[in-house]
Amino acid sequence: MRIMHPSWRQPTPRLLPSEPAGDYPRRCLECEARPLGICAGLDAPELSALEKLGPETHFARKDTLFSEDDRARHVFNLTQGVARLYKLLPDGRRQIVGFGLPGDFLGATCSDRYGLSADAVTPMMACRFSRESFQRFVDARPGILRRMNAFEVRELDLARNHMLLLASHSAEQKIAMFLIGWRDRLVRFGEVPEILPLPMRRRDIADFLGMTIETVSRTLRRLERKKIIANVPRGVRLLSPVRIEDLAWAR
Amino acid sequence: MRIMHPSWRQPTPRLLPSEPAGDYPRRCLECEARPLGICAGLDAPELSALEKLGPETHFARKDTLFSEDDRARHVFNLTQGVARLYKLLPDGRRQIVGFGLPGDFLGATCSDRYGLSADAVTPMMACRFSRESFQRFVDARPGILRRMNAFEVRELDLARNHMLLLASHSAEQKIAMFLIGWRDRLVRFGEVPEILPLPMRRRDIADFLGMTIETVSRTLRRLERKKIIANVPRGVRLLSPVRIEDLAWAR
DNA sequence: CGAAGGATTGACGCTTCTCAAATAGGGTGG
DNA sequence: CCACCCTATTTGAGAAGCGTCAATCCTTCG
Repeated sequence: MRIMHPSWRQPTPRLLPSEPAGDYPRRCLECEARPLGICAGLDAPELSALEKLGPETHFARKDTLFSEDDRARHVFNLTQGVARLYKLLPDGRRQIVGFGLPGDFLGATCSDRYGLSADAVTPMMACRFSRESFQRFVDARPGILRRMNAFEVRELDLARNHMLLLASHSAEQKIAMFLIGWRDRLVRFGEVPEILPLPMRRRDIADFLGMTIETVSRTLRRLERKKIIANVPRGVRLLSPVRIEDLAWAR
Repeated sequence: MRIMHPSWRQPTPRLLPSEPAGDYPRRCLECEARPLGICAGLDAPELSALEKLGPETHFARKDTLFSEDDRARHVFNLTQGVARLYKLLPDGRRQIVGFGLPGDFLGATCSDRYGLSADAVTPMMACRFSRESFQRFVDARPGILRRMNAFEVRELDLARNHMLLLASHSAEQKIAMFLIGWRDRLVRFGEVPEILPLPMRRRDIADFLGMTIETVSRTLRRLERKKIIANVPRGVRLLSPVRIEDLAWAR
């Protein structure tokens, strides 16, 4: 297991960055997130053009990348850490519509304003580009446009799968689907960890699954009593992946 | 009001097609859905190239456009009628993830298989293109790729707004958000109708909102008793749009 | 006109939300 | 290194809303 743990600092790409706050010149060729992101197909000259487009920026926990309805000035390429994508409702509720991981492209919008808000769940690194200059960069290279298209379609599929989760009627099924889905996303960053890291808080999980923190807590406890999972400080140990998948898909 | 009603057959673009079953040669220049679709930016020569790519096909109520996990051989441009996009769960439940309207582009996928199923809610017309030939057409014209990108981002926003709905805890709020959202989508097809057409069945609404048909029925009834809406055969009359929006957004 | 499917209505039980309190954990400063 | 505070999490008891099952009514189409 490589993802959670002190050894979080070695794996590729990192869920937790090691650099302190500030902007950094980037070396795209060495970027651990590149194979997972929209930059994967670019050649060396294109990468060095991209490097000049904007800095790689450090975000501390809770730092805001952008807010819903703000003018959309930048787009972001997440390289390290975990982001939270959410919408706020007038009644004060917050619906988390997804978590961003290294390789994810954030800030795309079809109007001139952001359609959602994003902030940092963990310390984070992201390449920040001004929207216009990134637009110019892309316009000159249809290849990256195709790749962005594929990314949007994948995001759309993730979003629709999350609808299935939100429409589930049992709390156990929601938690099970969440754990499975989260594990499957993390698999891309290394082998399947025996302990599944959950860097987000209970509040985040609740706002993601459309339930209360109390029910999240009780449900995780119930699964533990059933010996399906074991709760550990910042994650869960999946004792019986088979039974979790049964819960997630069966009625 | 132009959308629902016998006069459904005149408006542009049509929610209900008048042609009988079969394939038709297309005249993109006269297409009522074109301004709303990805073809909007194309010039006359490009349109006539597109016309040669595949026929405009008629679909009867309940006809399948494509099914989840099938090989993705075609993409579709919906020109008339309403489609249902859904995923089936192992337990037999069906989650409707969206409704397709004229101008919508259906069948995009990032793998070689469809990520969801689509069939016709009403009689429908759609341009059907083979995936490869459409791919070639697009590759030669980066403009349409940009437009497709914008469409995907808009779909993503729709999907995320639907997450807000699904995570709502009250049935009244779900129904209210659904009616508002559906009305706002139909506004693009003409002026705001005084009667909001609901061409889909109660079962469809229930599967879209993540509730049971009984609760859908009861909730619509309750809103009627509160004089906020009036139920009519295949739609609802919005008696107090203001109070519906209050329900949709306030707690 | 009749049958079949869709929609409505009713009664009841269960799950989750709500409110409230206790406990654990993380970070700071002495 | 420890004590303290603030926040996150867990746990409990009670209530309300929605799902379930079942019966009736309505619509549509042959």
